[in-house]
Amino acid sequence: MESDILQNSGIKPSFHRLKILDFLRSRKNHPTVDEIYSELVKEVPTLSKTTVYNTLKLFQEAGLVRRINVEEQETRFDADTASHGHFKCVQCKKIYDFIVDDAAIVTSDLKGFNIEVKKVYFQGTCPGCLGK
Amino acid sequence: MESDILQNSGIKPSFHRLKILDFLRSRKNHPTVDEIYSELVKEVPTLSKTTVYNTLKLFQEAGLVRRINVEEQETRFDADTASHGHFKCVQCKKIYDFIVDDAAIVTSDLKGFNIEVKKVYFQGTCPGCLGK
DNA sequence: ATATTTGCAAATAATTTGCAGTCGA
DNA sequence: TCGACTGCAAATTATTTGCAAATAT
Repeated sequence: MESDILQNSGIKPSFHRLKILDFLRSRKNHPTVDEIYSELVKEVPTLSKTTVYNTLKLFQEAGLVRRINVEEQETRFDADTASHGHFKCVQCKKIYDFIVDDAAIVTSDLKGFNIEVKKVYFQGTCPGCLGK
Repeated sequence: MESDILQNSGIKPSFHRLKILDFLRSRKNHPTVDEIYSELVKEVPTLSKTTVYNTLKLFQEAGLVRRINVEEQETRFDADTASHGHFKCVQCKKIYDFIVDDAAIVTSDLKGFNIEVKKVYFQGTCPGCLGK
């Protein structure tokens, strides 16, 4: 359950936090802060954008969500913290997840480095838009 | 020569543009807009930050430089447009380049996709900071 | 002279911060 | 009650834009 996830991360499962976590986990589309806020405020009118920011920061520090920046200046969030890449279609703007073979990326250049986070962002055109 | 590079990209080699390109090519440290401006303004007092923005945008569109966003909200620029990854040390903040075997990353998940840009960002601790 | 480049200052956008009010154990 | 959670509004930061002045060919 969502509240257990928060408990286990040492985060008090308040109503707003549960809503935000729930939203992130149910949506696959890597929403922006604005999208999260705009959608949830319909259901939870007392929600403020500050709380969305606060909460996402909290989640992020706890490792519950990851920030995605396929394109600069546009920050999105992903509740799937397993390692995977993100592809953004330049036409339809949709973001696709794809599996990345982590091990294959590592090169001898980074011998002796302690790698904690790996981000793989691709951009291009998706099959749907290529057909046009 | 720098001015030829610009000519070949269809960009008029103005004084400021040459200075900015030169700066990017000589520095290996992937400067931010602010760093570029602050450094160059010492040498070229008439330079404005708007011009740095304009010029970088121009260069970027011409494919002369690439934007780097290892960490969200911090945009840096790289005059090396060959495919490579960027590692940012969370301790000393330094950015290291490393070779990436592009081919190894592609997965079956992206069959039918036209991949135009590949970005690989790692974060962690560099050997120097690990020793402390 | 004519088009391009440049620079200021204002506008915009995303995010952070300070602080006061509110809520729950 | 007390401390954590929330929300408003103001502050901050990065970037873009409009337009006029400077510059180059």
